[in-house]
Amino acid sequence: MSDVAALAGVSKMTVSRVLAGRGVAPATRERVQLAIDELGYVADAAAGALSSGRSAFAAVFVPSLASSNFSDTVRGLTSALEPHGLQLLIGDTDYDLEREERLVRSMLRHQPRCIALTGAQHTPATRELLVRSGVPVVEMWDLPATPIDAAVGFSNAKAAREMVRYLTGRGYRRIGFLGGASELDRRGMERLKGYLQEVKAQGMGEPRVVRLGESPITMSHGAPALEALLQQWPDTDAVMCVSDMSAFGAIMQCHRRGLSVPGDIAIAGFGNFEMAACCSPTITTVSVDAYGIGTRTGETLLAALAESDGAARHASARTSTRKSVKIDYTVIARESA
Amino acid sequence: MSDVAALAGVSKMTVSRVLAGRGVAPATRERVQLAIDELGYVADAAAGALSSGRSAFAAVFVPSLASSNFSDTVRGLTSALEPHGLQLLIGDTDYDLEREERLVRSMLRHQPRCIALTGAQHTPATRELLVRSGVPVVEMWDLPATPIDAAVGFSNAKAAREMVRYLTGRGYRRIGFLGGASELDRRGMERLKGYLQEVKAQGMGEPRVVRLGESPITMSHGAPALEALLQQWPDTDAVMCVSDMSAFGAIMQCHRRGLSVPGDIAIAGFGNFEMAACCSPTITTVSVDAYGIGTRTGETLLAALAESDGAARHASARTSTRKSVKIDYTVIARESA
DNA sequence: TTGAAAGCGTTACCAC
DNA sequence: GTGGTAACGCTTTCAA
Repeated sequence: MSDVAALAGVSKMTVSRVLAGRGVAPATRERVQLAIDELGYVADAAAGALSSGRSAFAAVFVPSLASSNFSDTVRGLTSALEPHGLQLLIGDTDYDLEREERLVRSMLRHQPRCIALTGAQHTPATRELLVRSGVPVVEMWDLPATPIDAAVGFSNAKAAREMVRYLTGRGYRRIGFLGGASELDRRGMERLKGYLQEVKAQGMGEPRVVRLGESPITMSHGAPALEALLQQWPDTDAVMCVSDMSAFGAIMQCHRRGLSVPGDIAIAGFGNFEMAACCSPTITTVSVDAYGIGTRTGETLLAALAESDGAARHASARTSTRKSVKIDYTVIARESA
Repeated sequence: MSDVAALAGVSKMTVSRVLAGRGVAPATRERVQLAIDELGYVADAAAGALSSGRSAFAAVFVPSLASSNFSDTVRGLTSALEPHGLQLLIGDTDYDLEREERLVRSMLRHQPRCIALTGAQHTPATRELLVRSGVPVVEMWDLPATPIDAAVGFSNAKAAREMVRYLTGRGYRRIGFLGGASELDRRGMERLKGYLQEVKAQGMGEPRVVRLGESPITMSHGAPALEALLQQWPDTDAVMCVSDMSAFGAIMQCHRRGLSVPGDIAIAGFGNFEMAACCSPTITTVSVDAYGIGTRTGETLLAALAESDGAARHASARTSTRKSVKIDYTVIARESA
């Protein structure tokens, strides 16, 4: 920066102002810009962060980057935050709360301006770290009973109940559920809960649940899960899957067995992945705007940042937003159920 | 840090050493650790980076986080770099070289220790920025004629030729190609090039190419692309798709039309996505180890870092690795072709 | 094994 | 509109 200042015949402060886009005389600004280009100068973000006391980072934690659900959410977040000069620090927790805690701990070293994480469940230490960090926090993809700060999501249980009601509305009464075996996928567990609640509420008798494979259940688990279901309850007339992935696997297995979908058995998914609209038959599913969860989360965080800036200026106390943004979902009726 | 030092009755330097895991007497170390825990102290990475002159960031640029190909590569990179304390800064270029340039420019402000990017094509300014940055650079997913520094990838054209040879080996002679319409997906263009080369080499007559939809072609373009192909060349006996995504769309369209795959028409994909093994029929494809590209890239970068550390210690000149790592691929014969 | 001082490259703050 | 100075919170370096 000194070099640039010298070449332009100004002080470092003026260079700093040019870079920040503050009030500088047009002529001066141009000279400085020329010097910057000539030297190929790139300002050091670390120095800026240290000096100003504010980084340009936002941290986000997702269970998996491999799921299009969460990569869409990350893209949405990026689209909301990048225009404000925030660089995303992405942590892939691999559905592991301990790993989430380690990642949060290491991310906090970078002093992120705000934090987004997935789900309502975290280790006590994670919660403590987040609260102590003093930055805006949004939990996504769920509506926690006791949010850390704000939340952007929906009730996975209610959404699942709606799908069961859709199926019963189409006349299906012997409805099975396919999901993952482990408890790690909290959203999946909520959907199972919703299924069980609705089956009970409608007096549909014994629930027909198959849980197979690590959570979240993958495409390839769909086939064996369907087999297990049909073996235990051969008269099943509809299957609700924890995600479109497993629904797809189940449908492909029906092809192999020569079962017609939905003629012999109806199959529904969850998430409205790209494949659901493309598969033959097209898959009936619950549509959730994953990208929108990202953008809404970004907006919520930006609002909290703006507010805390204002608060700082007015020397008032730190504001806690504690807002819950409810995300819409809809059952999309397609061919498979 | 001063607070921690005061509470532990030591100097800041000792606290710093404890955090860095350097030589500190066990008793002292324990006292300091206690103070850290008590105060919930989190070291500031920006200050550390500024002071030491080295950040803990690695930058990676991918065309899209939505593609499982690239998210797998990112996961592989993470697995290689995270254990070395490097935090990934991920840039989603959206297949846009101008956007890549902007992202590189803004990433460089964070002084990444090393950089990975996708493909061989970049704007001149991007190349210049990367070279001037002086940090190790790896280009992934391709083998550039003139790499910026090092490369980890394979020849998409050769891989495509191998698939054509596989198909002709199975007796197919009237082979079509489905791909995206735009030039942005360089890897896709290379695959098309390979197809054209092999069709010519084997004297198979007029190439049967359908290019449809933005690149990279999605699942939903597979169906209309197949229709267009069959309309123009009704006697086509095999279709090679630029990716498993479009192959899937094409296969589903065959289901709808009552065409048997591969009985009436064979269909092959590229990439060995999860769905390829799960679809009915299972999809013949070219398997590429996307995750491995990430880990190999990480290892290449780490080696370059270690070397440049050594070089610094020996006061020798900056080393340029200029290594090309060739990634294996194989045609996986499955049911669809 | 530990400590003191000097700086890293920027921005906040206050003069001019 | 511009410049000087003092931090920001660490690590490097050197000395004890």
